[in-house]
Amino acid sequence: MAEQLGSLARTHTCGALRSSDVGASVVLLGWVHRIRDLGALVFLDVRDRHGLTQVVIEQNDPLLDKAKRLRSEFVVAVFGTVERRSAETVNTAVPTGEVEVRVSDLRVLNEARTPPFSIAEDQNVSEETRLRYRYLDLRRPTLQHNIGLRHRITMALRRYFDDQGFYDIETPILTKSTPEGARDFLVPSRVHPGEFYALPQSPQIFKQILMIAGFDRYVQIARCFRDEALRADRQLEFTQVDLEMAFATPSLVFEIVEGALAACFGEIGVEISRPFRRMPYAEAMAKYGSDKPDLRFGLEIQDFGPLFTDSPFGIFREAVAHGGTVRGLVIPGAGSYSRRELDGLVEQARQLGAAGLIYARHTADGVQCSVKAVGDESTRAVLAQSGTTPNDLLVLASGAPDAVSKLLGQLRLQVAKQANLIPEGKWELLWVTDFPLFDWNADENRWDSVNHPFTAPREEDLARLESDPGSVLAKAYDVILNGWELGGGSIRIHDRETQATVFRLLGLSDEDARHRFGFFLESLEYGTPPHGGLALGLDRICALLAGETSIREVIPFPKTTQAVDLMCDAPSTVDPRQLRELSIRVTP
RNA sequence: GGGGUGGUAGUUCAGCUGGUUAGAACGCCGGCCUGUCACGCCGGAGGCCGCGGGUUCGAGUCCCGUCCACCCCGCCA
Repeated sequence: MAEQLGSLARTHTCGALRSSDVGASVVLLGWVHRIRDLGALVFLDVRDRHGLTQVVIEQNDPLLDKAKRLRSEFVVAVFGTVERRSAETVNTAVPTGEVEVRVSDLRVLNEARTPPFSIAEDQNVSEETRLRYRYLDLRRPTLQHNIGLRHRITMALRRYFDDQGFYDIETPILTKSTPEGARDFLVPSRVHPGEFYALPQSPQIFKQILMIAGFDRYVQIARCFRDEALRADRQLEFTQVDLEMAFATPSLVFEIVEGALAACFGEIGVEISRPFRRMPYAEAMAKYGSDKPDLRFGLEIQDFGPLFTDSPFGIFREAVAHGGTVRGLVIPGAGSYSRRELDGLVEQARQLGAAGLIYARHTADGVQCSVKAVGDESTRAVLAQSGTTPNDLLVLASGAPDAVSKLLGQLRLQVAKQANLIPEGKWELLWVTDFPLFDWNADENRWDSVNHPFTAPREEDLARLESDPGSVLAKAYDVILNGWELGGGSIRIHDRETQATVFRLLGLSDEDARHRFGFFLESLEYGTPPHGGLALGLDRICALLAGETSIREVIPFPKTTQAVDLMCDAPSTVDPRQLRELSIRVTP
């Protein structure tokens, strides 16, 4: 039977008591972490989020029987006196280990069922069970730490942006659907049958309008919603640190964002060097086969096209002759791979979509290439140019430059992981810049925005906007940490004319544009300052700084890869009356 | 939508080429124990082997389907 808390207040948290508190009368409130019942003597560890304190109940104490009936995770109030532990019984593993509390009263504020997994023991539990009992998982040290870190990072960001003169401004959660980009989450309107709000994929248009409205510097820790497949680094709803500045240049955005990230790193005691490295998109794609290269390790992709213009090996020769190329990377330490390991590597490349993977290496009596037709001379040349030592293995693939690099880029990541080539505790930050503005969409016979339709072209490329859109680069930039995209942004189009041209290239008629963004286009005509900004993925920042590989570990209540909340069982069916009220009928 | 890994006690796992009564550790329950701190010792309970079908004299094990969790591709302006 639970006893009452009444007006009882704790005097100390369970992590607070030190030898300087010896003699004090204290009240501790917390959970029973562990009980050590020695028969005539019971030790009780009482826990809260601040720590653990040992409580002693000795023989002859009328509370002994009560203490023996305690179980894990009961909620208790402990009254007692702080005593110094004898030298032999000090526990150096916990900060409160020099003292213990001799009990004078003990109240059970609540009992607890035996939890499905232990809070006190640091054991692996399947994610399914953890998510089902998230309130228990959250009690465990890892999530207690991660959620605490997330709080500190959030607060550091708020302090930083306040110091930099940013206003924190909220934007609507119920807003207008814009068919570009990710799938929208729709919210039916009861008042307007058949009409829907959309949840924001990002506050993009609102923050631009805030610049037009004269708010200079805006920041928001904004929840965003995208109805797309989930991944370790993607949830249906996620949090952006969304910012925008009037009169912004790319270098101003870089400076502000680098400062913000430095503030985040400060919370884990790491000083990062600034300015960050910068790399054009084209170089990232060519050397790493990715627009978010992981620079913690080498294994850069190299181009060997010119070596194979006259190759006796038809596949390479033809590739180079038809606008393709031959690229490869050196895998350190793989020179001694067995036939089985080599076959495994080739199979791995096939799984990634490669037509084939060719390898070459030095041998005791010369050189070896998996395709004889390449010839010893070419093999020697390519091994020499690539810097392959007798220890290493060179792998090669041919095809369209971007496709080859993308393939090798994925192989690069897999190989690095398998061969343990990724150093721990390294932080490689960089800016990827100069993205193309458009992508050709062959299916729809039009251009697509690489970023979003409000991204400004580089000034030097403006003249080619209509004549050669594919060659136009954007004032867009992503910030990358250890191969994760932490954020992205751009300088925006601020004149009506350029915006209209871009919409036209995207295949949007004036009427379409007016229907979707009419209010926004109109706002551009009322004195829009040049502006730009960026959004950082807060979940990703927290995950990386917490040393986690999934953002679920820094989100209190995440969803599974099937988009289900296992704790509250959402989504779920609703009462038919609710649907009727919304004029919605569900078809089977 | 596609590919991969996994699903056996409350939890984490083992269970070989199909063959007695499906095991271990931790947890849980009971007992003993005055300085433990992952307390120790003794004893005990606990299983729809994810679910459905099939092959077989016999299925945790093989086959097909399906559900769930995780990873990747597609998707994520």
